[in-house]
Amino acid sequence: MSKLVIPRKTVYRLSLYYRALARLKANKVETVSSAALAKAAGVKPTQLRKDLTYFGQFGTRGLGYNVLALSAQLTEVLGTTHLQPVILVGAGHLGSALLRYPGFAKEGFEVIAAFDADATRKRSRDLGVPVLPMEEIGRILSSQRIKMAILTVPGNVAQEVANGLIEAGVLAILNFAPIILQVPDNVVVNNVDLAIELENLSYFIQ
Amino acid sequence: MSKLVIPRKTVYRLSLYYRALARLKANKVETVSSAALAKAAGVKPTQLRKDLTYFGQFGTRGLGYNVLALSAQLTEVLGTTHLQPVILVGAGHLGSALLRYPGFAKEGFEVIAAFDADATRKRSRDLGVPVLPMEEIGRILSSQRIKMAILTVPGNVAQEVANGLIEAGVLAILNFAPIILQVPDNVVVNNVDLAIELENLSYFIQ
DNA sequence: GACATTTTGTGAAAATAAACACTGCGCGCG
DNA sequence: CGCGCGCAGTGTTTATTTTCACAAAATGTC
Repeated sequence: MSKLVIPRKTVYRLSLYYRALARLKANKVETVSSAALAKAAGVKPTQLRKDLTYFGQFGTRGLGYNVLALSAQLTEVLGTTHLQPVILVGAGHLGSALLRYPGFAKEGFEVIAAFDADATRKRSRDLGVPVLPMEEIGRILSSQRIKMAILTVPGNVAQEVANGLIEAGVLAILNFAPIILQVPDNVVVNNVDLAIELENLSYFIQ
Repeated sequence: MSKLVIPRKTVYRLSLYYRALARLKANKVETVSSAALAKAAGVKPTQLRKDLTYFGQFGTRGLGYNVLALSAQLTEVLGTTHLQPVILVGAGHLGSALLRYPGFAKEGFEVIAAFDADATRKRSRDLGVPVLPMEEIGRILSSQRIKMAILTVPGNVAQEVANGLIEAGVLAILNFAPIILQVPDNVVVNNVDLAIELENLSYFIQ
């Protein structure tokens, strides 16, 4: 199954569908039409159907989609069937908050360790995972086959830290630093830039 | 100047350019070529040039762009010339972390108040702004002409809270709840869904 | 002051993404 | 048991976005 043919945007929307399905599941809904699911995901029904055909046919004409079955298929495609270990680098305000954010675990990600330039800094609460000094990154990563990292360090050191992560074998980075990381082709980066999101909003309400 | 003709994606990239320019400014760089600026923003040079032509001509052929002038132009277009007041709703882990995040103020946004269902909850530190009960939202908003809100409440109440915000006059919402908000056409929503970003990354490293 | 060099600006082409329009399957009702 | 309705699947069209290719402009050099 060559997944290279699925457009990036489609993959992103699959996650939205998956989320919406999870809510339907929680409400014991058994089947859902493309129209209803599309609305919950904020897209057009035709787009939803097109997205799904990239990897198979799952609906029943005249009836809709079986919530459980489709949800399972999406899990399969998205590769979230098993728990994915992640590390977090930069345990400042934002990093600490993310460590306590329950959403990651709920979606199948386990933050197994955090790293910080000042690992001994007094933190207001227990963060649930050990906070280790940066120097330990290489050792932990090589011993555990971690492929993903959440980067919440200040912008001025982000590139440098990212370089270290990549050298240690990290293949995917969720970057919160307000800077575009320069990385090799085999490394994937998703940027979350809160100030830019606000700025973007402000443009559209002028 | 009809700004409706500028594509949404272009507007988003303008913010990236603006960021990159800010760094150049800090380094006392006076001019920059489209190639260099594009690299810093993670786009192709032709795209950068095309983006800029949507609202004017700012470069000097053979030389490049004047960092200060272009930066000022972008500020103008993006509407971030003056401080924009914002409220934050949901002062849990994530919300509290965002209140202490210095990036907003740096980009011209001032969080003037926070709201929470449990305004008296003991919080580990002073958050820099008052945390008020939800019921106060209407009063504060009507007295201060706030148009933007950051929404960091749990998913199961997000839609309801958003409805209240919209009724109180909010026109733009930065939504961190893992749900697609249903809003009227005149309201803009940007979603930041951390779990989805991770999920998306994990797909591309399979 | 002409010429080589650099780099922007932009119409045209290509690629990508979204929407439409229609086919036909399957369920349920009569 | 067959007929009609509802809704998924999909080839085609349209719209949007990105990239290309090249002309035009400014700079600096000799």
